[in-house]
Amino acid sequence: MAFQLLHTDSECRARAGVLQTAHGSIDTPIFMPVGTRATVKATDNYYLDNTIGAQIILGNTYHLYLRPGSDIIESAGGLHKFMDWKKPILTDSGGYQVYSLGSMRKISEEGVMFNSHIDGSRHFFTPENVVKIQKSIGADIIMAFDECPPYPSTYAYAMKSMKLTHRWLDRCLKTFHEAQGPHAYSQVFAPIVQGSVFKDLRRESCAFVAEKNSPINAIGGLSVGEPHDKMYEITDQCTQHLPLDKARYLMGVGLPENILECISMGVDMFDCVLPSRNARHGILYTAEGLIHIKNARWKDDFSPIDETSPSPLSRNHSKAYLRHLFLSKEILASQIATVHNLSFY
RNA sequence: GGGGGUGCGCCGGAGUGGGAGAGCCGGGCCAGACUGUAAAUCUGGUGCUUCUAGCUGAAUAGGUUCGAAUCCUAUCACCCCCA
Repeated sequence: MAFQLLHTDSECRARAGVLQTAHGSIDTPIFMPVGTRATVKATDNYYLDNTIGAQIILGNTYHLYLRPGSDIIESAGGLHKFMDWKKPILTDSGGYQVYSLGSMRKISEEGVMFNSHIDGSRHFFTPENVVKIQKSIGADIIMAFDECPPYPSTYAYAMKSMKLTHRWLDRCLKTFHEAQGPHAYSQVFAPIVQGSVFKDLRRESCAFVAEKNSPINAIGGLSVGEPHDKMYEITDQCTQHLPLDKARYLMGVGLPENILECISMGVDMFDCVLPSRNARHGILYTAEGLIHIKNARWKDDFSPIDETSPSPLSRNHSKAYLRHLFLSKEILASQIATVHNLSFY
């Protein structure tokens, strides 16, 4: 598996590249729809593949480990077979859940003790078992187990947290190289830069992460409530200190404008729950801005789909088509949301 | 045919038996929020108006009273029991 940088823009730092994985190649910059529990909500694999044209999707270690359980997924032949998705899959490590389920866990040097949000049962995640779970699930891209500090965090806490993430990173890598997974194909490991909104910490973390020589370096700990300016500032700083010949993955971002802005800073990969979550609630991101498809004004003057429109994408752009979708099935909103996100590129 | 009961706002429920309510709890609806998904979740609104306030309002029409969602009469609708 490798990342190949094909072109860098002459006006800004935007890049185009290709990422090779065992389940196919990915053109970057790429937006990766999030399928936490082995499904991208509000759509299905057919539309995900054919209409949206997703080249890779995400799964989540935390959720899949709890339900249905990583052993079940492994016995089904891996996540690809379990969910019948033949293209690449990236699994998040559960590090973000350590942050988002803050009230239900305890962090120690060894790992994270947490209570299941489903039944309250106790579980323990360590860098070692999180990597093993991701190996057994069969992810093409395995994320490091990190701690995502909240915003705002004090400098002292951000530094302590970053150092812990670094120590965990070394443990993750050791397990990644030594542990034998059930899958024959190659899997790649991606480390995560932390350091909250502190530039010197981010610089230190970038250097630490870059040393690992992974094809993908991730930027974590952003889009957790900090102002956009801060997010841009830190993203910019990270892309300046991460290797040029490796892919940069900005985790959890985001809004269409965030994505465009960060592409111009040299980010190659994005994921975000926003398009699929919002689509479920009838909110679409389009080239013309946000549309609340459930609003009365969209329901009122329905006109049928324009079959004569030459391209699927321009058909998708027509308001009539959106209204048609609303009337046929609100669920379909998600495809449009993601299609429109992709059309920004 | 006889007897009993119940009727309020888009819907359902609780509550109220002369000093009150444009109230309560659900739902629906309307609007907003959501950034590595504890998210079919969360927040606000939901009679009218000239909106820091005022007006109309408790099935319908009357009556009693200083005052009625509440008491009385008639009508209408629905439910239960008897025949």
